[in-house]
Amino acid sequence: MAVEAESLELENFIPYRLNRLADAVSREFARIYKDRFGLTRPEWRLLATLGQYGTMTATDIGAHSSMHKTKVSRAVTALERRKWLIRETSETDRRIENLRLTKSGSAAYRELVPLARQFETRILQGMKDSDRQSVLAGLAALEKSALGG
Amino acid sequence: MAVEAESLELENFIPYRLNRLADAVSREFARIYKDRFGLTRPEWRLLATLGQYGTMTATDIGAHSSMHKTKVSRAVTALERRKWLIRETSETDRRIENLRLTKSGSAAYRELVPLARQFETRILQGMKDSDRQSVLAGLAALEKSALGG
DNA sequence: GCGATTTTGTTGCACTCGTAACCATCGAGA
DNA sequence: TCTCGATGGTTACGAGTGCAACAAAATCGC
Repeated sequence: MAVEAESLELENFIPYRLNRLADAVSREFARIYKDRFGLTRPEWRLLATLGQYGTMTATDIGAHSSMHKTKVSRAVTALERRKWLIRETSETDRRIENLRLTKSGSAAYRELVPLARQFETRILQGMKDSDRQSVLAGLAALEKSALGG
Repeated sequence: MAVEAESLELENFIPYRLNRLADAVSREFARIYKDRFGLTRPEWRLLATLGQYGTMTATDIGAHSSMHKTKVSRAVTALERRKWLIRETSETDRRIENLRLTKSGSAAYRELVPLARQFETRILQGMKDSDRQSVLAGLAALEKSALGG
């Protein structure tokens, strides 16, 4: 039997709790964009980023959505194959590709946004107001501490 | 440019924020057990669970630490190969294997626990008291809402 | 008892991921 | 103009993952 003083309560350990939560929430949310459109998570993120910001380069998207550049690259290829986005090589710097959603891509995005909002609402509803505030304040504090926020 | 009313602010979207946080925190924490012992995440979780609870079966560990049974199975194989745990087939039910740490396994666990505590402290320190409380209350509220908590 | 079902744990397979190496292009400086 | 380092993006490869199928053992129902 473990000696209490020397053991670690995993269920109270913040990295573990964060992981478990993110895993469960992601998995459930993924059902929405996966069932409806067969998107992967990186593809959803790419769609969401382009839907929000309009035109961006792959590097910018990676920095902004916390995805490794290979993930972005593969997601771009996938959405391009679907004809949901187009690349336009920059006139002034031919290394750069400006990405933006096509009509079909925008349509999919507009269809997903309310589902995403609804999903988030479902998580937050049923909480006390004070808990909702704790969630937001807690996430912000963790981001400030763990990311460069 | 995206129309505000129809777009989703990814950086305020809870599933995204959770994922990004968990990813960053995990990645950083993984450096500790990876650099020191070459453990993978499932292996660390297995070690931590056995260290905390003493003896368990693979199924119990999976349920308790939120790992798929194949993850557990592979982690068990890996730690067994290191001679950090032993399996003892139950006398009364020969499907079941009771797992427990060996002396070397326990030693590694005892070496990792303070590093884990220290890591968590580093995340929380520098926060205002109220923020620390928000983190704990927020995690608890999310767990209750998103897991079966 | 005895066949059907359930439970415990493992393995084959296809897919995803990050690292590192790579190609193409750009900008700075000699 | 000609390198050389930096930058944008892609790809080969090894490691990790979940699903589904599986074997072995236990339990249920008759």
